[in-house]
Amino acid sequence: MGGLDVKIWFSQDDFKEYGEGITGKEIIKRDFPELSKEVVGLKVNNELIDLHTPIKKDSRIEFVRLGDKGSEEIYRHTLSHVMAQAVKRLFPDTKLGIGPTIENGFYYDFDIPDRISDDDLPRIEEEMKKIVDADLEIERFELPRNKAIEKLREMGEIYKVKLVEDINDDVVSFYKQGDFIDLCKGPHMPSTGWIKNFKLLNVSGAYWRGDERNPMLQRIYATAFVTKSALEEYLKVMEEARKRDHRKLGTQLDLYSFHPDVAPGMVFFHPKGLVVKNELIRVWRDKHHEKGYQEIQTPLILNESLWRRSGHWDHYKNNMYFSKIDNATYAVKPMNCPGHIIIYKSKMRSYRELPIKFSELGIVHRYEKGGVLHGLMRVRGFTQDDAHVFCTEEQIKEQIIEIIEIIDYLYGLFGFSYNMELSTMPEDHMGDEKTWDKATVELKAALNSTGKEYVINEGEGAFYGPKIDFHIKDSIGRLWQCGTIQLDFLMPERFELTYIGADNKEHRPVMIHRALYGSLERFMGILVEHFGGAFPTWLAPIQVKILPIADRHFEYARAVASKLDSERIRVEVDARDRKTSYKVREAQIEKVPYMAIIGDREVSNNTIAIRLRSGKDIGPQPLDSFINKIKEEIETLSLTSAYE
RNA sequence: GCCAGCGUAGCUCAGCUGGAAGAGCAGCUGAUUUGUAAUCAGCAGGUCAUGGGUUCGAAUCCCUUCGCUGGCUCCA
Repeated sequence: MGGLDVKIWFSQDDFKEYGEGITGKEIIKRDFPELSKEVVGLKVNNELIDLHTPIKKDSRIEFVRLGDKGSEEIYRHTLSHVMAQAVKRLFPDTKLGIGPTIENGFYYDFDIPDRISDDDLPRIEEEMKKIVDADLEIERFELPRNKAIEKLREMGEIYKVKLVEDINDDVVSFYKQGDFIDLCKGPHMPSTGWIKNFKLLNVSGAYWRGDERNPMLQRIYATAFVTKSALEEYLKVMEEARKRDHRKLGTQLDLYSFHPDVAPGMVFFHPKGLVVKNELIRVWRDKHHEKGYQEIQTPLILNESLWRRSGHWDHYKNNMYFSKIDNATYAVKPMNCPGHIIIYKSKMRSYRELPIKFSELGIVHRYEKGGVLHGLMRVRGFTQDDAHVFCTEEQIKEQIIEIIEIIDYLYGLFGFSYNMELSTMPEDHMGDEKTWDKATVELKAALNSTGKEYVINEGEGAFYGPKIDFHIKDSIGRLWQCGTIQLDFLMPERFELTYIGADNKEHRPVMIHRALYGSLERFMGILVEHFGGAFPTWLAPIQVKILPIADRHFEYARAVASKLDSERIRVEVDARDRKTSYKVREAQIEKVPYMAIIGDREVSNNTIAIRLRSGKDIGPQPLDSFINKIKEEIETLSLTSAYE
């Protein structure tokens, strides 16, 4: 340790002096031995470090106890080392890749000569437990860059060598526990005995540095939490997500199906699934009508020249489907914008018409790599709730604000909260930076005026303009990207769009591309999982299921059904020869909001006995009063039952 | 596309180290007339994803193709 003293401040007026390079571990050992079982790290001048890292200058420190903010990071990081150590014990020829912490856990990439599978995970977990039980002391040491490279070469850690070569610092740090040594910047726990709450999840392939030209390593994913209850809670949510899987529920509820042999990445909507989709469209149309949108329809297949002019040919060709007809090349549309532009250009436009808002439920096709297709969430053909607003530059801000209002309304219908992200100019882009800056400034102004928080993603915009993305949060806390608003100064330029201004001169309009659900298919998948298949009544494919007890009740049941049907309530009669309890069970599994049981009592009193899918028995209700209640529930797009 | 796992009846799955393709649910037929999460009986249903190979013999072992599932830069 150096001779110079450093002052360590524990609070405003409480400090102690130590030798330079003192570590948290030493401070605790010397002056706070009672904390040695609790503290796992330090916040030094607000930066998280572990107890192994030397402190070289006067600092203000706070102790980070297990369970405090930041401790999870340390916990998981050390576990990734423990996993690496276990894997190296079981597969000695393993070379290490990287092992970062991630949301809810961590992973480590290995180059293992043997192929491992999920079946190997229990063995690895066992080995990890041994390392934890041994409570190995963790040590940190530093080496000059060239020495570090030399050492890693000797160890045969070729990937680590590459990592160090890319690091600019003169000195790099290593961590050691038992006979395991790894290049690492930390932070790490004091020893391996602390980290008991983890579970290995799965094995997968992952390219070195995510580049498909690099060798593929084997990645092991794991989850870990500081407390046992948090780990169990997380595993429960994962289990819940599995149960709600929209692919499973889609088959069970007879909503849609997939037939990859005839149409990979495409959806077949069954009658009940289409009811849901059409309801989504209905509320969407109503809102757009209210906001002055005009719905249009443009062709699915358009000539190559259009796509060249729009820039898709240069920037989006790899995702497009093509077809040759009469010696000309046509492309299946991956986006609707060029079609909308054609309609805009079909006649002269005046400033008095602006903003022009064209909406279209356009069916678009985008080629996606086979491996990424996933139920309704990632498909090759889908319905986009697209719209393009053609307006003047002065109108941009108010138009963006209006779109955010519509989004707020639509997402609210399903009980989603959401957050917003602004993405700026990507590397592959059209147009000059000045135009991009102007567009970005406009979007920021609109976002700021909503008073809501948003995040900025540098370089994530579309090739023709910056954008705002909307992420919704579902009922089990997962985030989904849905809506998007994209500002575009370039397409109007390319297509030489004009309007005649009050000065009788030609001007260039601005285009705003926007989708709110994003993809109707995907949004529906999200809804299925969000509601676990139990749609609110207005969305439910069948809203009332009538369950007559015996044959003699069929006539009355059918009369009730036809009455409900005439009130535009979606109703089904279960006239099968089964016991009532059986019919109730089936309706329950189908998650029909209302069951109407009909027996002798109901027939003679002109009532129906209502049971909710929650299991609640409401008992006999006069038919008219039921109709009034449910109609109101449907018309107000209520998320909850009128009887609960 | 790449890595790993998987593909048996409409659905969920069993089928061991190779030796006659099974169950439950759903469907159909009949009995039963049922009061809030599964009435009983019978019948029917399969080129074991595909093509090839090993073998006296393959759902099972090996290879090909197709498909599905989980992943494929939250950087030491």
